[in-house]
Amino acid sequence: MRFHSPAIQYFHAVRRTGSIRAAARVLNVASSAVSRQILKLEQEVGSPLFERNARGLTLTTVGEMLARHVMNVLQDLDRFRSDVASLSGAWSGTVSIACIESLTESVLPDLIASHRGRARRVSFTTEVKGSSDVLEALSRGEADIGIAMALRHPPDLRQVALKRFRLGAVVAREHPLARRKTVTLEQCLAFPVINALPELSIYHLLQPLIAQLSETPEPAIQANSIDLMRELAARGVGVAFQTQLGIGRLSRDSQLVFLPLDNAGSPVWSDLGIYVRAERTLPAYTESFLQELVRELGERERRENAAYPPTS
Amino acid sequence: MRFHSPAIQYFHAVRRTGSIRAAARVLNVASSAVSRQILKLEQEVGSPLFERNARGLTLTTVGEMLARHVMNVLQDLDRFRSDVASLSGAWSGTVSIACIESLTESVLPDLIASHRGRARRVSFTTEVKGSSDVLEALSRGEADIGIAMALRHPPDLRQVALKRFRLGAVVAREHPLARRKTVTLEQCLAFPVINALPELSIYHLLQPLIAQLSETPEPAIQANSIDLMRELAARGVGVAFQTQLGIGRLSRDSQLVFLPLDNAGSPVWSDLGIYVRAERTLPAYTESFLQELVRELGERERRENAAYPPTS
DNA sequence: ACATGTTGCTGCCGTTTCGGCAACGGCTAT
DNA sequence: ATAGCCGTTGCCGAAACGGCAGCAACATGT
Repeated sequence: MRFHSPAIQYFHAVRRTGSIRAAARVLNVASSAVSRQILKLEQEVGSPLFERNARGLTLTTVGEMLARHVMNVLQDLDRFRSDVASLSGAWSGTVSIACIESLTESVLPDLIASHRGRARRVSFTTEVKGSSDVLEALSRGEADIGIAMALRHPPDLRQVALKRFRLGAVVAREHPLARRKTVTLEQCLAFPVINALPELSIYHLLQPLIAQLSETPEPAIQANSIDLMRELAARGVGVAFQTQLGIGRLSRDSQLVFLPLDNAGSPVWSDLGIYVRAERTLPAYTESFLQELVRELGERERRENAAYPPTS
Repeated sequence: MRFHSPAIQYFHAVRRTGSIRAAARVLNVASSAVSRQILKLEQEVGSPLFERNARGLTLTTVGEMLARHVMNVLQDLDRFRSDVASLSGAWSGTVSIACIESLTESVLPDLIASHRGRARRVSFTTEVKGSSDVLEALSRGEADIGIAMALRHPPDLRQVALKRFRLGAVVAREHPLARRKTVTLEQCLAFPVINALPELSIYHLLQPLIAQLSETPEPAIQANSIDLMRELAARGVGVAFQTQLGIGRLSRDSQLVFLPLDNAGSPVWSDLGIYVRAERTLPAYTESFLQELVRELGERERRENAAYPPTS
């Protein structure tokens, strides 16, 4: 099913690989063929699409515009294909997800497993990144669905849903704080804490609050892995901070305790956004998974709110 | 600038004309070329795209899916072109509008004239239709912007704005009703009225209200042209019904009077919707005009509300 | 400074695709 | 029955495409 001129596909490959010869390798064609198609495109557009650096190609402004068009075309082609396929009964395709680490512990694996149980022919690609990288990958068309902290998102993305979860302290069961219902930041800072590095968005949530306190915090551990921080906390090394999403199962059958943070009487919210490219209709199988994702996160938000009512 | 496979464009032309030979004439190519491209497409998709009736071709279900994809591609190509053009300063392109008749008297001509004064290279195509035909033309990609009565719109359209205007009676200055501030439907029906035919949406607005009244209305004139109805009213033939949008200028310097309808103490609203295709980013020049259109209609809605406050 | 590897680009040439012409069978309306 | 329009199909020249080998320009490593 190849109704689009090869120039489109070649351009797309060159943009992704950043090199004509590399694109040619991916496409299984001679590099000369790719080079010529790009030159032809540039002639028809009337303006160069790439800047030729000594080491590969970079998009020009016009090139970026064309890249957007090509992405729209190819993604809509995917959707068309899936529409035709679903007409003859069988769903098949790949859902590509970019998300932050908090989802990997239970939300995403649960959802994917349950979805695959019902739709065997749908496969998944997931990539864990930082929040801004998630949005960037989405913009570049490298993923279909993005889950990230709700920062300001670029205009070519659409925020499908926004769910807020309470940020909390995570400590081992034997920790002195573990008996409490909620904790304040000050109480936590009296103990060794496991801090997020600036590449994690938790850092940007907590840093302003910590800065307000005049205390000098205990000597702390810093890390950039939610997983690592959680495991450290479980071993009693200190107090970690994250949303309950990241410790769904572990908090039940093991030694972790989640304590919602209380900042001057009000909770500390961590806003999670679900994003897709704005100029695009998703294939049916992707749309279906997306809706399950939104439903599931909404459910967790609701459950959590019931467990830790904000007005406590 | 033709980077898409000819099959795409041929398919598009065949869909619009409903015939391979007619498409070939439009495209200035031999009909055999068109036929072959369609056959090739069908082979690649793996399923027929058209039903060959004795008199031309009709889309199959798969064909309609491909049609949607092709429309998305071609329209996004337009947008890309306009983006590139606007980069070198000069806007140029064609804004295609489908709207109902009420707009033709002053709103649309005013807007187009003023817009052309600022952007000479932008040309316009406008087609006047009934409300449901407007939405249909929009769905089929035959127009960029649609203005129609706000009915239920199909999911592939997006309602950009919704403005409500008061339905009113339009009478000649010498008409007995002309001295009033507002009128009720009953008062109007005491005189000869000029009714809309069912093809106009005004009919569907008024008919339920008229049916509630037990009176037998005066022998009436029926017409399907807003313009004709207005001119008839100006000649004192009877009472016409429409929104004030249709008589903007005429009510000022001529013999027409607009009287907001009062139905059991509350106004009768006529909802005007502005629509675009949902899966699409508009070219810059179209987007610009669209925003002016929304602003202008909002302005008229505001002005009218000030002139005839709903609570009177 | 030199060799080496990589980059994009360009003649040359065989292959594939495309489009125009003419003709065919099927169908409708007169 | 006849004329007209429909979509399709051989045939053939023209245009586009892709592969191969070689080019100059540049970066890197010794």
